Amino acid sequence: MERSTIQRSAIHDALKRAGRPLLALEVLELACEAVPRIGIATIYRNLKTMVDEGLLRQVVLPGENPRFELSGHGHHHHFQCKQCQKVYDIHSCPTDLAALAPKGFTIEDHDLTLYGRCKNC
Amino acid sequence: MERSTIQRSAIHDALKRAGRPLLALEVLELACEAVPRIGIATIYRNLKTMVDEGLLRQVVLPGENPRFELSGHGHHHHFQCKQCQKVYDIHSCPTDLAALAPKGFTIEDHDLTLYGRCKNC
DNA sequence: ATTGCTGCAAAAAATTTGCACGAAA
DNA sequence: TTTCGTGCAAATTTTTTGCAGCAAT
Repeated sequence: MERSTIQRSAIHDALKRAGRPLLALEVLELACEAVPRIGIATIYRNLKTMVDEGLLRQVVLPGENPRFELSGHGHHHHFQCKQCQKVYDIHSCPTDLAALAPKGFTIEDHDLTLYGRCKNC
Repeated sequence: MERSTIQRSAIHDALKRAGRPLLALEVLELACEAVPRIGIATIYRNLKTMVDEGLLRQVVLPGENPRFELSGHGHHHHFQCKQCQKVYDIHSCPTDLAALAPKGFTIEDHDLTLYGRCKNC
């Protein structure tokens, strides 16, 4: 079982407050507010554990370091603005994906990233 | 302008022969057959240049190092088998993606990765 | 009282850079 | 011949690991 440490809570809280996918170093920065002496190794160790538990989801974009977000808020996807590089959540989801599988393949899950221009750009 | 070196050709050829997305080290290994003294720095430098030129596409999956593939063979997506971890190309594409954009957002492009069980697993 | 988790520092892995030389134009 | 690209090694950057002490059960 996982112990409930203040470091673990601080990391969870950082991601919750941010409400968007964060880089490991961004998590460190936010978690430092609650636990000043927290180390980057603790960040990485907890992020990995929490991903394994299914508590977090890893969000990867080409050419960038991995980001992490809470997986609790349901299935969703991401949109990156080509202008400002910001990543937004998309809460709708395409419907016809099972049809894309070559025969013999079974689809259990999917990741979708949309790119374009956001409202402000 | 880019010069045409045997290293650059060897890298292009390695990706062509593989016919699937390769890790930087896999590119090195294949390119070594043609150019034994080729260095990993040359691989990284060329991969980056070729991505910038649009010749290659970077394929990223959560928790794994980036892979590279020729972008010449048209728009397509990827499927990773949860059992054997192999990545396959999918040549079909969902149709209703523009509808997923929140209002004010414009969609110009997208990436889709499917996960599941491949034919052999 | 146990045992897991943390902080620190060092190690490993992944990628980039400086520089002198060789090769493409 | 004039660059640009390469190989090599060293430097960065990103992530992981070893270990002694602290903290959660």
